[in-house]
Amino acid sequence: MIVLNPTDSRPLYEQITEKLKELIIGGFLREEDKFPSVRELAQSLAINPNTIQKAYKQLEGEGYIIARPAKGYFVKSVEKANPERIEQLKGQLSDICDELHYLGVHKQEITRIIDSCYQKK
Amino acid sequence: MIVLNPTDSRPLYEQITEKLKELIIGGFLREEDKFPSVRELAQSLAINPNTIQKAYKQLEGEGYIIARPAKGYFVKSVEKANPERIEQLKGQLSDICDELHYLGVHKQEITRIIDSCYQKK
Amino acid sequence: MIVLNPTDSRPLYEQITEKLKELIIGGFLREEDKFPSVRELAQSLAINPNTIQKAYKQLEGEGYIIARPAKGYFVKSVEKANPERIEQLKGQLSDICDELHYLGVHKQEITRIIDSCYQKK
Amino acid sequence: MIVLNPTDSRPLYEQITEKLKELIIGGFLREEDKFPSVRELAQSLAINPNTIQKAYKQLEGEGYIIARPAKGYFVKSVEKANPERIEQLKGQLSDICDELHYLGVHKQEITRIIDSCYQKK
DNA sequence: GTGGTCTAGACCACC
DNA sequence: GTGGTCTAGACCACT
Repeated sequence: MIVLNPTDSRPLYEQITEKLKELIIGGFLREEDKFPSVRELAQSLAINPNTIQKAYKQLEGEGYIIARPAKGYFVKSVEKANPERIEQLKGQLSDICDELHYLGVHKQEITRIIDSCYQKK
Repeated sequence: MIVLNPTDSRPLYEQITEKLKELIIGGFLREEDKFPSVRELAQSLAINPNTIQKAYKQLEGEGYIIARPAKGYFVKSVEKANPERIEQLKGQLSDICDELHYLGVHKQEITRIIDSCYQKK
Repeated sequence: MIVLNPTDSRPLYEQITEKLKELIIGGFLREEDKFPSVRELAQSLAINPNTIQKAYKQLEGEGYIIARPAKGYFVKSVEKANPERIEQLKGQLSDICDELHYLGVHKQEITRIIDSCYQKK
Repeated sequence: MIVLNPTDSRPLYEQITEKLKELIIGGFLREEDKFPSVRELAQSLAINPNTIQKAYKQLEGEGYIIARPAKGYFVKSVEKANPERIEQLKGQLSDICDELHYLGVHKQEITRIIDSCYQKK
């Protein structure tokens, strides 16, 4: 399910967060799907449960999953996703665009990238 | 001129880098304009000169400014900027778009943000 | 392993960078080999850890090694090295050749040096 | 005769050294040609005489010019040039070749650069 | 007075 | 234990 790259320079919990988010965004995990338990995933990846816990907490903070005590973590409905996360992303988008604009990249090239994102599925 | 947030999780030097870059991108500092000296800015922000030095060095590495020993730091010509930086930004842009797409944000709203960036000046 | 020359005009961190790079280029340290930790090398050279940190960061910037926090510094794959470094070296090569040419050194002698470099391994 | 670039990041004396060396290597100043006096050149470049003095001393150290007290600085005969300089350059050449070799650059590309140097004049 | 280097020693995040 | 950040204060080269 998840393959960690021990040669990556990023912390483990961040790699896990990213991989799990990709699974959700890519549609491989849908609304209400259950995540493996912290202990289970920790064992299958042969790492410390604390690291998994941290990854799950981060995803929960960004509004992608929800913890149901004594049941586990579940994919949250997109509609109920964290609205702050959208605003955060929009801000980042704006900053990146400003910088690309300053660096002389044409608007046409930006829209080309966006088009390719929105044609993926 | 610059306001630091000591409760921010990002390191001080990175906050400074970001703020200074905004000044350049926003056009408030133009080519060949001089930056405050390392000691001067350190004093006005009440932090250690080494931290300013590190922030300036990062901006220099990204191709935005240049150090002239015994003279100061100056805004670099855009043409001489680091080309790798552009590729890095394009990758980030693509990731953000994917996530916004998943979160149900319409392409129309993305292009609106981009348009506003490219109309600023 | 490394011998520093405190009377050298070049900064300590640069001498260290050079020596370590020679170890990589010479094939004594191969891909994924671990470097001594910042503190360890600092102690064995009897200098400040910050100076080692700076040397390692420079090597990382040139694409020769990679930092993995909480793990250490490791030799990077050659393929992922910094392409700008090659252009920089070519320019230096050209300058040196011009000067050797003026000083009356024959092309034959230059090619002899190059041959010996390319026969090392 | 010489144009200084105040926007260059290198110290002035080094720019001057380089420019003068280029004039010698390029054949514009030949054996026994006299250099402008320290004061004269300092005035024409509108900089401190100490800076010129430092540049001349460096060229003298590398064996390109010779000081004749009360007469001035003169271009030295190539045959009498500093033999240590040649060895120094050969060492640098060897180091650069080793690094280019490690980075995967083919010998053919190196010899191409050398050929172009030796065809200049 | 400017940037560049270096030291000594501290605290934090990650594993 | 590892690397990463930050402070306080020092000295040097260059203009």
